[in-house]
Amino acid sequence: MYLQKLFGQRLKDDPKDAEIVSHKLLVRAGYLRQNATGIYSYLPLLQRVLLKISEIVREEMDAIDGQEILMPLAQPKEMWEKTGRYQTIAQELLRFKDRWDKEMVLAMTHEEAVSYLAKSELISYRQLPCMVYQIQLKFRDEPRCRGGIIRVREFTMKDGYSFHRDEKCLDNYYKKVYRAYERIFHRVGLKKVLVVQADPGMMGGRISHEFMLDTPNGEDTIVYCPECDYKANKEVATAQIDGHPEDLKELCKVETPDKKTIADVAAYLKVPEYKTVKAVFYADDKNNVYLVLIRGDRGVNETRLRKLIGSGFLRFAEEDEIKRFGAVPGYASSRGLKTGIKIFVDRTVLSSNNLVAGANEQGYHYINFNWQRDHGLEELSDVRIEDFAEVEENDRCPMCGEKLKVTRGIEIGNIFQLGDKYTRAYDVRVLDEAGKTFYPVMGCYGIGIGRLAGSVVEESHDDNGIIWPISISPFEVEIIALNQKNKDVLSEATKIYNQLKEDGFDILLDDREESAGVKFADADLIGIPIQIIVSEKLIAEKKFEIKLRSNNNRVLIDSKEIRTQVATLVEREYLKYKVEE
RNA sequence: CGGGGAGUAGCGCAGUUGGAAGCGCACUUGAUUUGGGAUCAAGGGGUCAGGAGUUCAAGUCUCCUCUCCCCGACCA
Repeated sequence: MYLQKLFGQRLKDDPKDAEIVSHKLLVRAGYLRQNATGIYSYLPLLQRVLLKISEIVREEMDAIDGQEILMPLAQPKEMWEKTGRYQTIAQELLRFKDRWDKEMVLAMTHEEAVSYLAKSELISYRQLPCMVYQIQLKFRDEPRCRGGIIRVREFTMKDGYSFHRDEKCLDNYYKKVYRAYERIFHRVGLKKVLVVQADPGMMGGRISHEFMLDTPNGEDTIVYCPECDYKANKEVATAQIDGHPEDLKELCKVETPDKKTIADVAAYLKVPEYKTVKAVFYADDKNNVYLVLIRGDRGVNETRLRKLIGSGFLRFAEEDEIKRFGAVPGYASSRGLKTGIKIFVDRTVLSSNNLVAGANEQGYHYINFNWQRDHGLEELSDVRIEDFAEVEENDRCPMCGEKLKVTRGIEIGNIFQLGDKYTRAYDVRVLDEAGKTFYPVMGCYGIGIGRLAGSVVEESHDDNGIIWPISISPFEVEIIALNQKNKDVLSEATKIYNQLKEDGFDILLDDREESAGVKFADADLIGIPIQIIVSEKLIAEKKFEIKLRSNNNRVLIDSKEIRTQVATLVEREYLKYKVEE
């Protein structure tokens, strides 16, 4: 490719709507353009990167017996009604009508479509286990996009789906995919990848892991233990949270006029927030009301709470729902409530003593509230003691008790064990040896291709621009021909360009009549790992200069040696991203 | 959906009290330059987001609408 003709301009200024470095660099270097919120065009440079990533993913999926297929993006709503997700997924699922007024959706994932296929294609246990995958568009109508290519609405995803005789077989295959993912992320050049326990969310199922790039720009919060293997998305993380035990004092009602928030009450009574109890009222999709008690300095992990309650949906309760049980908003606790409300108490409330809690009376709180003694409930049948406090740094690891750390991550891949949720919904029945039917269990496995490209840039760049790992670089080598006015320079550059193309390399030739500085700057910005410089001076000495983008090392190479030297260098670069067998 | 900000040339921006739409970069042509974002000269490029209104006169004032960004809610 000749740079003169490359479709896509480079820009000198950062785009004003870009915040994170990968977004800025991809736009400035001519890889990415925006069409609408979260909707982008990929210019030739980025498309080449995405194709190379896709090819690596394809190789690794094929290596674990995946079979590539392609399923539709536009689907009839009936497909989604079968699994109930037409209703349970709110607005992320884009709905529209076709010309016959038929209701359709743009698929945001393909469990429905693959189950529909499985119903017609899977008949016998002899066909199992099997895995099909695709590299295809998804549309998710995100409430808020961010980070350029990191969080978008329309994106290319590799999604794979496996079918198994039983959970054990699924679990074995799950581990295989896990290892395939590690290989993929190594091959595309990502270094700081953490695998964390995750919430299956709307996908359903029990077990799931997320592959995270560890970066301050990440939008997920990861809790991990430096001493053992514990790593979890904050949404599902648990911890041993230190209490503040002391000798019990006498329960006492005190006046707290107009002090409704934890911060106000704590300040007014001159106690730290961890000496208070927070009461939060939630309601589920069936309008059951829940009182949730937690220590005042802690947040409720709603993902965990949802799971404990067993409802995919949770909202804050309305004021009249709260009052129905005799609670006074702003001054609420369990004491003095009518029966019928379900109560969840976080263990932090039990491990501390002499707390400030609401008195269910306008303008009053208790001091020296101790749950075991003072909960005030006649019967505890509707009370559950659980762990659902949001984990914070320095809480203790649930596995080993050491202090936990917190970091941020970009989710670049995920794997789920789905059980038989979808095969049952689609009535996918398979015959076993005895001729009896069973529902296969499923796994599903995703990797965001574009997000992966963005993540690599996020991790691999410097002040001058992108530094691509050669395994996914749009070109392997860029030839920079300085001073176009000298005919020898361009002809020499073109000659070596043709030779290296013949040798099978992806080459970009900067054939523009620009000054040296412009060319060097653009080359660094675009980020191709190996640069070959051709100039008048070098031609006179019968030399080329090779510069490595990753470390700025420069060497002079004899003209006759250039082909073998480039071959060696390219091979050496690839070695960095090779997976040990 | 709530809060905040923005929309003027391809990109980044200025535009005062309402009085002839500008600057830098990029682009085209010519000349001089050519190892780290050159210089000079001459050019091309505008639905000032859109609509309605006020006014002799609107990029500028009023109202409405749209779009984009950030924080939050939400989310695989």
